[in-house]
Amino acid sequence: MVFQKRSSSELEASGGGQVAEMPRVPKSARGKRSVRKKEAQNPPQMSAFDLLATVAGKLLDEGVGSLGNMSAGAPALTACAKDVRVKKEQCDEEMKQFKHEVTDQDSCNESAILPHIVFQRAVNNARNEDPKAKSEAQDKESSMISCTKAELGCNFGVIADRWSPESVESGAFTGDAVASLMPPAPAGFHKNAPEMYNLLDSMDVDVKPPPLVSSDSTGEMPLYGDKVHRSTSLPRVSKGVGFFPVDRDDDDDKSSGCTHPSTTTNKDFRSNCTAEYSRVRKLLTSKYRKVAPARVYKSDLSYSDVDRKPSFRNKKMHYTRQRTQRSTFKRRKLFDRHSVLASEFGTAHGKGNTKKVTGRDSHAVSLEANKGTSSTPFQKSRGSNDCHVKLKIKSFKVPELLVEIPESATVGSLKKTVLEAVTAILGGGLRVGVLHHGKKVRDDNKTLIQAGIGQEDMLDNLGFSLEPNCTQNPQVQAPEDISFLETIDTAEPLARIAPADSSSKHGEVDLSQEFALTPLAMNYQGSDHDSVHSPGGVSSPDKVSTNSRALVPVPAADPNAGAIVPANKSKRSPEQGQRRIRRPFSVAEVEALVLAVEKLGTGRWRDVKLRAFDNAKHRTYVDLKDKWKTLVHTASISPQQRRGEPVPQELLDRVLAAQAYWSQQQAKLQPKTPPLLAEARLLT
DNA sequence: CTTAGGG
DNA sequence: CCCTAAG
Repeated sequence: MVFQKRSSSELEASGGGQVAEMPRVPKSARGKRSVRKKEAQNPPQMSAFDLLATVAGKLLDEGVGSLGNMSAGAPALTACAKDVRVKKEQCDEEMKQFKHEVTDQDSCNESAILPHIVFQRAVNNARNEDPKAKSEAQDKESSMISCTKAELGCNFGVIADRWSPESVESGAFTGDAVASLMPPAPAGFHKNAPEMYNLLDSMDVDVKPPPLVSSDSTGEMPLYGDKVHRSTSLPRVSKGVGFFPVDRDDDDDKSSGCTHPSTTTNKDFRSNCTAEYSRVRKLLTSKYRKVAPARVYKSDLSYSDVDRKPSFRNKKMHYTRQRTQRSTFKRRKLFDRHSVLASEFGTAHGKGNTKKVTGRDSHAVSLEANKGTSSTPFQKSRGSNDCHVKLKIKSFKVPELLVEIPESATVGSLKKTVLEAVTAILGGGLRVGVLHHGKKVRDDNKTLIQAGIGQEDMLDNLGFSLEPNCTQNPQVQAPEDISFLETIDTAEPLARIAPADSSSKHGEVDLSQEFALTPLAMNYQGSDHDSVHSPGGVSSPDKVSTNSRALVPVPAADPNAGAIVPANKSKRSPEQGQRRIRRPFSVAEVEALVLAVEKLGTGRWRDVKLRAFDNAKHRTYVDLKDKWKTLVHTASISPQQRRGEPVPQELLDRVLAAQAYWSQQQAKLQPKTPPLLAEARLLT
């Protein structure tokens, strides 16, 4: 069996840009290099495990290296796009000419571009466009976009070929984008498309610091939502004590906001935001409702676009905070909505953070063997005597990377950003999954034959996936966890291998850790992803902030959080106007609210907000007011009619009591001179 | 910007 | 949650 893998040299090897450290990737592996051809021959009897090992080895060996070389450069993508159209004959020919290196960036002949990075924006933008990538080379960005589109199309096509129809089982797919994305494809394509789409969609890498590292307790819980809460058995504050978040002035919210700690990998990457920023971002993240850094700072003019309502008139320092908060809200409202994920995870936007990469669930990289009419993923070479099967894996694609970067950023920065995103995903090591007819082959000891993988399969029904090796994080559920995979798998065959799971787990884990560390911070604050700052004491804000932009794989959408909402909803105008994601109040939040209202009354929502939810950026005083309204209503209806997370009756009773009390107080005040009698009557 | 209410 | 009228 021969695995032929070629690294894309054409990619302007990240050489151009600052290459972020790619752990596990030998430097030598980076940098531009000629197309390489690797072949490994394995007897057909080799077990699936061997196959995996082989692939994995290749990947780590050079595949990753290749990734390191990846560049967002349009040329590479273009080439890729072209690849789609490469005819089989050409491919064959190509095989023979393996050595030939694609040096011409505009050249699209080389079909062997290995690692592909799909920019999420491409998905969005490509939807209604022709997959053909025209190299609008001059404009790097546009070029990149178009190329990406092409690439997408290409990959989809490949995927289609790769995965059998049955592999698509789930319905999660929104499909809206697929059809358009896909180039005219053979039947079955659509069927498969969904998976691919999901896969792609499922991955967002957020540059922000991983919650895990960042001790920021304020990671937004909503994203992982209640689930996290419950799953982690977070301690709930039963009494008012400890409920109120400590007012921390270091609140990230602050205008400076630049102190977001970023935890990991990333180096400081701060580019100045430019007016163009929003535009770029839109392009990049159009798919998400909220991409925006939840925290944009008022000082951040770059977001001007976003702030349609320049309402940030900073007043007295005193109010700075409040204002900021408001600003934040506004921004969120206008801008953030587009990228729920990003903001939710929100972390490292830090200082003028301009670059963001969001990765969602799938850490896994889907590896696809290209094949099919246009390109030949696996080249079966029977030439040789025996039963060796030869297959060529043309590319490993990162499911989806959302990259956000200001236009003012340099190309090098872009490269670096992408690299970081990829690194974050792959840094932990890779695992390879084998898909046969869309189903994951889990038994590593089976021989290919036993697994039913025949020659034909090599060509048509075999797929590979790259999965992040999450062993690093003990808490993270290992991808190996079949059961877990199973769960998700059902829905997304492709994804199954994928990381989405693991990543989501990541998120949960992370949160739990944080909570564990900072029980007090657990309250609603905890749910504030926006806040990057670490909650009292737990975090080490700045240390991280230095490395702004750690890439953080964003956990898969949390069902509870509902945050990740249909990123796919293409319908919505990506621009703004998205409704904020719904974030049910947790019991803890309710309690805090009740407590505050008991103390302050029902007409001082701003104060309530400040007092009890100052750290929960996503809760505006209006939200609190509304919540109170619903609480009062909830308290007045029968428990059977209540929905959502049940609120302890005790709290509801307090709600009614407080409501009654304050209503009365208000009534008293209303009539300038509340007659004692009236009062007495009421009390009665 | 806050409140208060309706949607 | 959103939107808006009022203050």
